[in-house]
Amino acid sequence: MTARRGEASIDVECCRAPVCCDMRGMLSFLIMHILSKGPMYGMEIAEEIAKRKADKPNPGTLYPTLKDMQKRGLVESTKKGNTRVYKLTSAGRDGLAQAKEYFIQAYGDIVLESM
Amino acid sequence: MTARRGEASIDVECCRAPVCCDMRGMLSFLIMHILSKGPMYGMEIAEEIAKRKADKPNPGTLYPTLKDMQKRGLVESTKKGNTRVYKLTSAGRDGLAQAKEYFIQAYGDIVLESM
DNA sequence: TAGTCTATATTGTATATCCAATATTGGGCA
DNA sequence: TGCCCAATATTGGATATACAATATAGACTA
Repeated sequence: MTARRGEASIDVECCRAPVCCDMRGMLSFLIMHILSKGPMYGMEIAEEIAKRKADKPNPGTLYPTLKDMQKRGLVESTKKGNTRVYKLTSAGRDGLAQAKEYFIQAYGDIVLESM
Repeated sequence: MTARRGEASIDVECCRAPVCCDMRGMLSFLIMHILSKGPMYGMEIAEEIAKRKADKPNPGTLYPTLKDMQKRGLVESTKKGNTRVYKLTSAGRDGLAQAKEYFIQAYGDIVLESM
C-alpha cells in the first residue's frame, strides 16, 4: 500500500489499516472474490481492493500475484490494447467456493457478532 | 500447521485449508479475538485456532507471535506453574475493536453474502 | 512524429506468518 | 529421587504478501 498509516493516497471513505495487527495476507483470495463479480483488468482490481483496504496495492505486489495465480490456473487473461483483462477460470471458481467455506469457518463469527 | 493438506492432525469436524489460496496471515488478529473471550494459555489458544483453521499452529509460529504481541503491549502474561496465561491489555482491546472494523470493511460482504 | 499518460511489468528488499526440529522447564507419579 | 509428559521456548529456513523504484508498452494528442 502506498500510504499505509495516515496519509491519504486515494479518496476512500473507510477506516484505515489497524496499527495493532498487520493484516497482510489473503490477497489472492480477495482477488478471486473480486473477479467473481466479473472480468477486470489489473488497475481496476487494484481500485476494488483500495475500496476495501483503504489503500491501493503496489504494482510490485499486484502483478506478480496475478501472474502466479494465472500460472496456477486460477485466472486467465487476454491482452486488450494497453490493458490485460483477467477472469476467473472454472478451477478458480471452485477454489474460491472452497476458500470461502474455510474463511467463514475461521473468521465468520467475527463478522456476524458485529452485526 | 502440522498436517496442512489432507492428513489429519487433531479431531476437527470442519473443512481444511483451501488449495487455491494460502490464507496465511492475521494470526495476531485471531489471537486477540480469541483472548477477548477470556484469558488463556498458549496451548489453549492453539486449540482454539485449530477449531477454526482445522490445524494447530506450530509452536515455532505461536510462541514468537505471543512474545511479540506482549512486546507491543497488546497482551500481558503471568506464569502459572508450567503454563503462561495470556490476557488482552486495554490497548489490545482498543486495537482489536479497530482491527475488526477494518476487517469487516475489507471482508465482511464475503461472509454476509454466504448466509 | 514527439510527448505524455496510464497500465503493465520487474527488481530488490522487508516482514509476518508458517513449519520442522530441538531444547528447556515444571508437575505428577512410581 | 528419577522419569515421563505437557507446555513453553528457540533456531533455522521457507514463502506470500508488502513497498519503493524503475522500466517498458500502447494509446491519445498536439
